[in-house]
Amino acid sequence: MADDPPRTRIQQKNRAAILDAALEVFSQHGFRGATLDQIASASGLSKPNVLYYFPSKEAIHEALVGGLIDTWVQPLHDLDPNGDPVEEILAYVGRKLAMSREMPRESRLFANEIVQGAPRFGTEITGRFKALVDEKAAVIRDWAEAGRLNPLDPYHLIFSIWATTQHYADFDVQVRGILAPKGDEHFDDAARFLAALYRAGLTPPDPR
Amino acid sequence: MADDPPRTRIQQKNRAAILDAALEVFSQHGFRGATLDQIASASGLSKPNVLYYFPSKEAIHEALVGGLIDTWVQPLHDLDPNGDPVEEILAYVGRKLAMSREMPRESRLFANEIVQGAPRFGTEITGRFKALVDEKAAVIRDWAEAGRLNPLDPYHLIFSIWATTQHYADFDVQVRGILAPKGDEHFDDAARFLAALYRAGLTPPDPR
DNA sequence: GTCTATATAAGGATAGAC
DNA sequence: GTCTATCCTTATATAGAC
Repeated sequence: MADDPPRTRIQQKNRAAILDAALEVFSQHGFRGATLDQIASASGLSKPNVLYYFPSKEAIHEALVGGLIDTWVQPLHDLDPNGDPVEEILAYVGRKLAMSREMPRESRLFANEIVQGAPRFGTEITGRFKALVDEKAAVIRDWAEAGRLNPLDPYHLIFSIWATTQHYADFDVQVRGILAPKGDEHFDDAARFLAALYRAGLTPPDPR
Repeated sequence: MADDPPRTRIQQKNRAAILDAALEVFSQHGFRGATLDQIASASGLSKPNVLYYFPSKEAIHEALVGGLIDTWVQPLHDLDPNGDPVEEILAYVGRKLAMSREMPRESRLFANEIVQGAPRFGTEITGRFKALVDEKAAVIRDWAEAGRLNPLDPYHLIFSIWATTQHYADFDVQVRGILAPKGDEHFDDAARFLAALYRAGLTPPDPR
């Protein structure tokens, strides 16, 4: 997974340019829809030159996904079992929504892959990904059992948070087609909405 | 939009077989990733024979999308302004989740298209689609202003319902990778979770 | 390291026999 | 209506000069 880093500055710069261009192209067109021509022209290099840095189109895609997956699960990783349950989950929602705002291309890269059955994800989902979700779901379950959280299925809670937050990146054209925002203001409205929805859903019933 | 229906039984049968095969292939691989070879072999016809019924790959895709879009928005269309606000919205959530369970290929067909920027959707989104959403958002806003619903942004409420329900179709491999259900039982858990979340979020604060 | 030229394969679409 | 054979474009990847 961790290749030897390239030696010269030029190599680093070109590799980075290729990966940035590839993120743009793969996230917009999917793996199959993306062409090396598009990646080459977006990176400012010639097509054979791109293939000098990466052996194949698939290798570029792998390098992208491999480099991003850790970033992608970081918000869930940061869910603190020692924090206040409702506030911790609301903060998680906030981090995920911020990622949709700041890294929409990465979100669509993953979405493209998963919608199409994750043919290039190998054991990532059932491996460390599932392990992290299981761990955090157990934390949420314990919170609920201690009466500090309205008892909700922790797995479906996590799914709903992924769905609602990633929606603003993955279905961006639909959201913008309906709201017609000038810039990113609608993310602030989304943040308020999601905070209100999840606060109401998560706050445990008052035992009095 | 409404082509003349084919005349003979054989034509109807073959057209239907092609559209069903195309739904399977387009939803799994996206427009670009799908090939006429795959569609032909899945429909049991030869490639030229497929092109006898439809003039091009794009025409097959158009016929599919055009035929499905009305079905797709029906659940929102059925939201009744004269019903009980909370129950109406919960019923809408239920209808959308049922569609993800029963029509996952259709959901992924749309998801593929929208994630990639809806290049073949034309004015559907900003046209009648947006008009319907605007209409129903106004209904929800009125309910909230009458104090019959916890005041939440109606647009983001609708987005969240789309996101949470379609997630079970669009991200099916991820959901199954984490839950490892034998069949569709997890949809019942999802239904219970979403009902609880939205009931808590939508019920207006008791004015006493 | 980067380019031009090209090999090779896949895929959309058509021609024409039956 | 359906098939075989084929055209032609696009796209991945490589060869080899510079």
